[in-house]
Amino acid sequence: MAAEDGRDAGGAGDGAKDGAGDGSGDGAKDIVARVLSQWRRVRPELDTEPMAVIGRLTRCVALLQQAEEAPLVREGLARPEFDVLTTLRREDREMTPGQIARETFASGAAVTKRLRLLEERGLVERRTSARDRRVFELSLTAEGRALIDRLLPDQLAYESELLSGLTEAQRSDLSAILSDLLVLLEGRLGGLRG
Amino acid sequence: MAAEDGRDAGGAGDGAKDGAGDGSGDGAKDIVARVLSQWRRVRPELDTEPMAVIGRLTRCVALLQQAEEAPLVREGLARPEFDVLTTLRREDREMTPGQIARETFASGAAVTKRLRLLEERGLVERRTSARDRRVFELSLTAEGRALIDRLLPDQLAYESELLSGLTEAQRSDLSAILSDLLVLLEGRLGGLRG
DNA sequence: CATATTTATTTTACTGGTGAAATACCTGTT
DNA sequence: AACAGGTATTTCACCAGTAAAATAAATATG
Repeated sequence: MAAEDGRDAGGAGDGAKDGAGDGSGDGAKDIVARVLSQWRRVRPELDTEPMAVIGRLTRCVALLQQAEEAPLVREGLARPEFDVLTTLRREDREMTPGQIARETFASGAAVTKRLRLLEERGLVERRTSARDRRVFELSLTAEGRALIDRLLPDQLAYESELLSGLTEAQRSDLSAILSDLLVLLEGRLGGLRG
Repeated sequence: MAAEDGRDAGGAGDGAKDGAGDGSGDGAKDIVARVLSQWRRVRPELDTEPMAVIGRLTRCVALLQQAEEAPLVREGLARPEFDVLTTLRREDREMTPGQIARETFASGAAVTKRLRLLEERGLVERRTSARDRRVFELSLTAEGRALIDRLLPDQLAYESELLSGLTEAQRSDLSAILSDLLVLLEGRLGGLRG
């Protein structure tokens, strides 16, 4: 856990501990099921369906994010820095701070800070661009690249382990539905910003 | 980029912009699909399945969280404060700061700060408990309760709207799978903390 | 019943994010 | 070529969170 997130609950007001009657899952009750049944009791006329979805989404991600960090922090990296490194690795080209910011959905200021850190640690290099002297071209150092290449398989194995309780079919359904949702949200919200 | 959350990418190192071949969704390509195909190009031997799931989860939540806030901020509330209020509302009883912290998955210190704010705004009241003078009993004021009762339907309608692009079947599948995942994660990770 | 331990909450010092302003540079227009 | 406007990045002041220490009260133990 440690450093970290704190990203809060979800749906339309969540947070809970234990299970009680719901209607969407079917095995053991999850935290959100209890929240839903509480609402059903105090405000029975509300349609809480969005909470069943969004609340669970949010809580899953909150839990995953605590968990996911484990292999990272072992290397003294936080998730946002890791994301910068993996972005550079998979794009496989020099990138500017602005591109990194857009790709990682971070603010410019945040990227500036992360880059300072990563440079100090010798994982990333910056080179002033020849044609546009406002921008910097960033690249992984050999060490940065080696770190990611070493860390990524561990990270993936760890994540795979976290999901291993779902069946293959569940994982692929989940991927597919989330992909649709993501496209919808990108369309609706992506437009509002960049 | 501008305003913003900053909640970062997902899977095992994400962040992207545009679509390219994947294998899990089927309609238009989402951001994560592009990330996956980039990895396939530079590290073809990696099994990126966890990223397909976790990356999408994380990104959906990041987008939803930006979006979700809208009705709240209109009332000058941030999500964490809203969560405190909704928790009190749906539990429908006096609660202590510690209980609120556990329910909302926040640290004690964070709750202390939020309560100070909510008290100042006259939305929450604290009463020193008779039997245990270490604790405070918190309750919504009439105003706090009215605010939540007014806000919650808007919030739910707004969230419902965000999900309206999915079919009823997709939403309920999503709920069900996430419920299973949540139970798994709670078991595995919930144990590590409280 | 005194004292050690545990539990509840707040305080403190600090960190990493944010939006807005500052800085530096490019580009298009006249 | 001068300059208005736009874009890239960093700096700034600030805020909300965190972990750990401080405070205070309950409970358990000898």
